[in-house]
Amino acid sequence: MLVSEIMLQQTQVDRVAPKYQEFLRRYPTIEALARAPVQEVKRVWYPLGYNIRPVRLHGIARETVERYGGRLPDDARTLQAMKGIGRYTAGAVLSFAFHRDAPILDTNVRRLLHRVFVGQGDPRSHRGTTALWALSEALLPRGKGYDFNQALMDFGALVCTARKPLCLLCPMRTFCHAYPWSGRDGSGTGGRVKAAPSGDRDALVPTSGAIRRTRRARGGRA
DNA sequence: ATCCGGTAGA
DNA sequence: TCTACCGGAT
Repeated sequence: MLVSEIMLQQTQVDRVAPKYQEFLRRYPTIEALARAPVQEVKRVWYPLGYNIRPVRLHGIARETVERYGGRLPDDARTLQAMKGIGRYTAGAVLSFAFHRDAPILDTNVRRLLHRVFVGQGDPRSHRGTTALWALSEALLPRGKGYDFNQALMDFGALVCTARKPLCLLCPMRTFCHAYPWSGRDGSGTGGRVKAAPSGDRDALVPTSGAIRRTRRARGGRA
């Protein structure tokens, strides 16, 4: 039941992983989750934050059982109509649970695409968001939504990190619009991203930083 | 003490 | 377009 995974995507994996296990052990099926008391679900959820999420997740489980025969809808509109599922989560469900070619855009992917293909401006402005969603969709190789999106997220989490991106390990270094020596921002800031009002500047050079968090919690199954 | 983040609702 | 939500990491 990828529903759990869905909801755990705005919290760091390190923190989610153990709870994810516990959650699936306790609610092996969407039916099990649906018939559980919402209060209990909230308790099991703790101490992951945003405690409206378990309530919504429970609601999604119930709706799925009642209206869709216990099978999560594989349609973006239907998915997004459910409280707790936004555009990103819908895309994640479609690509990761149903292996469909649906675009995703979370902060990791947003940062990655913005750096490589844009390099300036605020990735979180309305314009930026629109453009980056379009990019995410345009780049998606047909038939490879699952792998491509997975790679996008892993790369953003492991290499193109927010604080100290490992540019020296990055194969896109030579044409990345945010890479200082790519000759695109000409600012010669010596190792710093040109402008990033959103605050994702900081050293661009690898600093033996730890490679920790990824979001590998998926095992697949709908 | 500050920053970070999908979604919903205002 | 902006904010509340909730904990952990920095």
